[in-house]
Amino acid sequence: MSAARWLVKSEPHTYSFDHLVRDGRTVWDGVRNNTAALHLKAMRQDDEVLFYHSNVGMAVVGIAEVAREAFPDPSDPANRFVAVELSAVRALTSPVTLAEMKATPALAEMAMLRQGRLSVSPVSAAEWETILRLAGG
DNA sequence: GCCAACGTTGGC
DNA sequence: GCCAACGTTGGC
Repeated sequence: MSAARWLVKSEPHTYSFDHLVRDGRTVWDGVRNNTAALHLKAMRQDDEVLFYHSNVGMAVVGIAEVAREAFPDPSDPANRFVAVELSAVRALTSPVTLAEMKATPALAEMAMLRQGRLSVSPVSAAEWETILRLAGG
């Protein structure tokens, strides 16, 4: 069974992909949306994750992977939400911008495009390949 | 800075 | 259980 694929958003001011590369690995906490939390819970070890910079950059900039499956979010006092750990895999050769993604028919059904505010979303195998192709491999 | 799209909260 | 008010995210 092959690994699943996801996309996570982060504002580069808050936590950039470069920061993840420096850290090697990080706790992905602070998600406070039920739909996003469901996706976090569905993540499995070694699933692949696109790392998207929201607001500034507005592009997929790198690839990460799931280093630890869902556990109670240490930043949530109510203990309702979960976190995962992500580790850096590599930066994309060239970032894939939101504008490019919107202009690509093969990505029209992508969860992150259909529901803009969702901070953790699934990516199909075909969408993954399309984005990597746009990134220059 | 504005606003659309969602989620959540709380009064009833 | 409905819905108005409010808060947040994130593109523009």
